[in-house]
Amino acid sequence: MTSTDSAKTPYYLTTAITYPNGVPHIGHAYEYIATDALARFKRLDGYDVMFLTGTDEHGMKIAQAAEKEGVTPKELVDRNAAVYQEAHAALGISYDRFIRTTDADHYAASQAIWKKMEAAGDIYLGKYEGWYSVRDEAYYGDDETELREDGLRYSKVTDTELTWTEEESYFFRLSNYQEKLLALYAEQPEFGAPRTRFNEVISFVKGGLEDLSVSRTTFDWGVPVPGNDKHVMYVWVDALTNYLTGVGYPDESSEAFQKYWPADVHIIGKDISRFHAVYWPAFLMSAGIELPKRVMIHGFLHNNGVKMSKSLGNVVAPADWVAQYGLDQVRFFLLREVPFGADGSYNHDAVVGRMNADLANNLGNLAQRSLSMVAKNCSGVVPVPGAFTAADASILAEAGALLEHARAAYQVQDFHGSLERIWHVLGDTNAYFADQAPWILRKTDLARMETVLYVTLEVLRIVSILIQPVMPDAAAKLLSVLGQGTSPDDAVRQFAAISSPLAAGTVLPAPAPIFPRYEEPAPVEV
RNA sequence: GGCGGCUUAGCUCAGCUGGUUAGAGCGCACGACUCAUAAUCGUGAGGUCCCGGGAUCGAGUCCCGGAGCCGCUACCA
Repeated sequence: MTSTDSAKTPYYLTTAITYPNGVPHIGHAYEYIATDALARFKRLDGYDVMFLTGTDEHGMKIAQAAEKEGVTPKELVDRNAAVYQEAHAALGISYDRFIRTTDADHYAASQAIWKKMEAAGDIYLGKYEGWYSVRDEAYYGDDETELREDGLRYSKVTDTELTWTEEESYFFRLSNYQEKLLALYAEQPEFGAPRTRFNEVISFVKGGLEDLSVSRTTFDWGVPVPGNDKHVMYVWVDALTNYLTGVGYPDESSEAFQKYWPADVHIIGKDISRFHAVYWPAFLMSAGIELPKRVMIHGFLHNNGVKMSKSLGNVVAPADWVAQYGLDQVRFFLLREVPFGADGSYNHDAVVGRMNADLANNLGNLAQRSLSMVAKNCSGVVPVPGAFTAADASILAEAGALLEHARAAYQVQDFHGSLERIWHVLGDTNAYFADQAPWILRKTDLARMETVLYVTLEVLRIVSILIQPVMPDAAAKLLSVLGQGTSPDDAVRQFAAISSPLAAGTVLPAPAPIFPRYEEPAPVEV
């Protein structure tokens, strides 16, 4: 992990940057945690990982909110960015940089890519026209407006009167990129995922592309357009460019840029797939910059099947969940319960079910029952195994195959699939343990008992190493009670160590339960 | 309106190029065991595979039609 980084394969991944105009909810946590698990997985697998996350701080809404509060936009975003940084910390997100689009280097990067696109002939000055609400200071698309009986047009969203307005704006020649984008999608079918979402993107592009308005003059809280200070860049040029800023752009010869760009994967929500899978590659093509390898689109989490919304009051704050269930439990639940890419649903019973059935029972109890037998019957030392029987070899083979399966799963961000397979093996191991009945062998065949316990511990060792990305703290505790190092950086905890079997004679500390069952709090008397 | 997806056990879902008694997890019932976090193991109950046609020796798995749910997109002059 020190000076050998140059020999490692780089891996660059990002979350979307969050617009910090509210408080973090479980949906934000979901994206951060998934991306974090992938980052940790790659580090453990020997990659030189760059993990970028952050906040998208420009735009009219921020400017308006600041004005309403009587603070400067910068003061507002300083405060709100801190809230998101705290959320990252509370969720154990192991990012390498938390980028803010108000960072100085981001202005330089945004203006640099703008100039590249301009030099390519893809930026021109035109007029942006549309239905504008003076009160909202916003344009609305045709589908967001309605003509009423008084002959005036209103916003269906905010119920304000609209006027047809023309404003000077710079445009990006997105219309020139339809064929190039379709060629990209055809040549690189893994560029967007999951397939159903990617197909929607492709279908959108096939429907024809119009040039994109990329500047505004109605507010000034943004990155100034080079050479025309009346304009600030409009949201997406600025926001998307964060992925370049994070690795040193515009200095394309910098070590970071050379090493990490193009990004291996952008993890995003389904609401912004178009911006990442259409506009972003078009911008990069225009600027002559390599394209990211993949855009992974995740779904939304619903509260008991109902969309989260402030008005319904069913928004879950990540901190509340962490306080109630524990961080590792929340991380595990989110990644195990819903296939990444699909929408998912959560409720208290579902979380408790995972906590108790998967964590406390299948994994925690397996560790506890085997480790306490070792403590009581093997002097607390990993026993020497005898020759393996077919049953031993079978379960060891299952565990031994988990790493390759996990690699394939994480390659396509199938966290759910990896965890499912791991727990399937744990299920088989519980059956193996019951079938071998070491508590009977204790009285009849000590050597055989030792072999069974060794095999069980070996499965637990492999599983513990593999679940580190999802549950860093709990996995660390498990590895400690298995005598496997003391720090996340220890060689025995890396994926490379999976193929080196548990060493007999390893002294084990006294076992202690690691995954507590969730017990409902006693009802409060009123 | 156009395009696409989904509809399989109480719940959440697997079922690739069609082939003997349709699967998993959870839940439920019964039994076993006692090493272990009232954990674990075994057995079982439970399904018109949305509906209706069709081609096939044979379809949950293909074709046509329909219903419901969902997504993307267009239009609403």
